[in-house]
Amino acid sequence: MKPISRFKCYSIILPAISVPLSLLGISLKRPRFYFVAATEWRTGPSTSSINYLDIVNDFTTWCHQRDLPKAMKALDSMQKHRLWADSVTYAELIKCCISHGAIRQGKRVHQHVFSNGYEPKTFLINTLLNMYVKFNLLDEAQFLFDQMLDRNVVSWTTMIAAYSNSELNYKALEMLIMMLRDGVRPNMYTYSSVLRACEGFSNLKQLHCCIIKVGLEFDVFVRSALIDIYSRWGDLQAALYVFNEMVTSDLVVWNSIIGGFAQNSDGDEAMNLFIRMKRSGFWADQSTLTSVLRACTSLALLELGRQVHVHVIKFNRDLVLNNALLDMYCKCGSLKDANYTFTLMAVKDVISWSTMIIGFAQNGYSRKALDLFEAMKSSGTKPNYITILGVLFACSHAGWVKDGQYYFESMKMLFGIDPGREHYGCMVDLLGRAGKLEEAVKLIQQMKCEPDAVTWRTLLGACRVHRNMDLAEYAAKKVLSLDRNDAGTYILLSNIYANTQRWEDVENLRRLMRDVGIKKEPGCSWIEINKQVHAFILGDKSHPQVNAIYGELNQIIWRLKEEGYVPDTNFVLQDLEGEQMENSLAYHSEKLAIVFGMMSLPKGKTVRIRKNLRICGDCHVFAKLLAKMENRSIVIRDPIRYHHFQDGACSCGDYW
DNA sequence: GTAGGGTTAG
Repeated sequence: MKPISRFKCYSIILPAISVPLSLLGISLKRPRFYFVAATEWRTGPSTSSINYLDIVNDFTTWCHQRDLPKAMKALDSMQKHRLWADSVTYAELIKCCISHGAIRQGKRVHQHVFSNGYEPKTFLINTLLNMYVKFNLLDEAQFLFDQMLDRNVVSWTTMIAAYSNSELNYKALEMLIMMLRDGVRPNMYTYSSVLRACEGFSNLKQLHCCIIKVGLEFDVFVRSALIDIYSRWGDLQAALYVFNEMVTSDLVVWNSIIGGFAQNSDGDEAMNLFIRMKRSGFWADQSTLTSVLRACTSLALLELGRQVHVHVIKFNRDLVLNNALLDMYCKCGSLKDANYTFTLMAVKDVISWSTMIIGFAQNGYSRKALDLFEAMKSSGTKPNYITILGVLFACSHAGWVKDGQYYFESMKMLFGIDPGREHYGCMVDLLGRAGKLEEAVKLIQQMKCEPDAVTWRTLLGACRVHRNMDLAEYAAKKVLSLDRNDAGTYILLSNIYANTQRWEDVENLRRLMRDVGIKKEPGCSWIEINKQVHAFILGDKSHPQVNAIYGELNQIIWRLKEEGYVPDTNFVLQDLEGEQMENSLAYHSEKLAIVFGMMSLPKGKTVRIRKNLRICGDCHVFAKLLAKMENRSIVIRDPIRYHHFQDGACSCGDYW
């Protein structure tokens, strides 16, 4: 766009120019006259060589062309000669400052539009408010807001959205109340912004009622915000209700509901909704695909994830989507694909690096995880809280005590990150696994934050491995004092008592379990065959091929026993004896799933299992020997980490 | 004319 000619300039800027009210003594409501007055006043009867029209014309042109350096230079001239342009021109300049991240220049515009007693319109002050919000200068925004004489719904909504997005929820809700007291009615913009600031169901329901009362529930922005907040609070039924009420829909509302289920670990429903969305004629965008990948990740659906990958290529430059893809491959145990994706990513952020480091660590490749951490530092990307957790996890799962201690002790100094509860947890795990139980207890005592049930459960796990029953009893009691519903800990404590013939304690504990209503989560394993998911639980007989699976499993156990397999009954957490004990091990869900996988997948194809509980020692031995006997890779993902079984060995090095 | 919704790592 060329600078506009002086002639055209006249016709364009005529209605827009204004000069200070105090200087003209004319009402600001009729700007058309100011220009004439200003020009006459500026040029005056004398023979001034300054052409004020050119100055304003110049400024207006550069603002509308979004040429920041030239516009700022022109602004200096405007200021010097006490000239003002129209509000839209300033708004353009402010937008330009926002897009360039030009804080200093933005403040300069602010100063100019308020100089010499000039009172900008509410519209223009709102634009300045938005600028401070976009620069994350909320104090400046609030200061300007407080000075406003005439605040409209946009002014209030800008501030509410600012606090809501900064998770200053209390401030956002407080502003809403002040807005109502001021007699300004919230609109769909206000509600869609303030919903995420809800601090609980009670104020969420109140806001929802207000929205229905004023008839704003049909706005798609409000609807997607409602779905999102109900999902965040874990009320997926309410989210689905709001979703199903939808008459016209748009893609974001679909994304909200799919994302809601994907984030709440209900991958099944997320996938169902995705299929419904496609049948309704919508095309997935990067946000949809990110949520779908998350669902694949939680369900460990590698084959489906690969299909989604085909669609991801269309949005190849989307960092968030690429990170989700990377995580999917890591969590599905396909490190080769993950590494390939990671290498191809043109832009990587701290989440990309952390995902890959954690992926290596969880899959048993601790050396690679630490090498990648070094590469990350060389690349100039700063590690954060979660990256360090991944590094400590790599050390603890490899038994590298010294490395772990080095990273833990130097994290504050090297990376400026204070160790949090989870970092202490990793260190308790590291020391505990390595048999340094006393040191682990000492570390818990030194924690700057209060240890929680997870911390004590970590110590309990180490006590069990190293058979320190006294400390195990102490740790178990600590766990139950913080989480009285932890079924696993009750059973473990009961076993400790049983092993030491403390039958009275066993009975008391079981009575307590009955009173509290403890139910042990049944072990469940899943396997994906031809994009169909098959689920198995202990002793499960519901599968259509049940007889063939049990027959094959019995045969395999018999053949493995000939090779020297001895079932390890130390891991049975039930009150069983002898053969019964062995049988309860024989039909663990992962064994059923592995055998079904071997029966269903082509020869040589990796058997991939996902399970909800940690793998037991017996199933671990079983999988190692079976992988060797059948010359087949088996990958099992438990809630904490992965086991890649090949040639009679596991990637965890039997250390989990 | 200025303000609003959905997506990634522990």
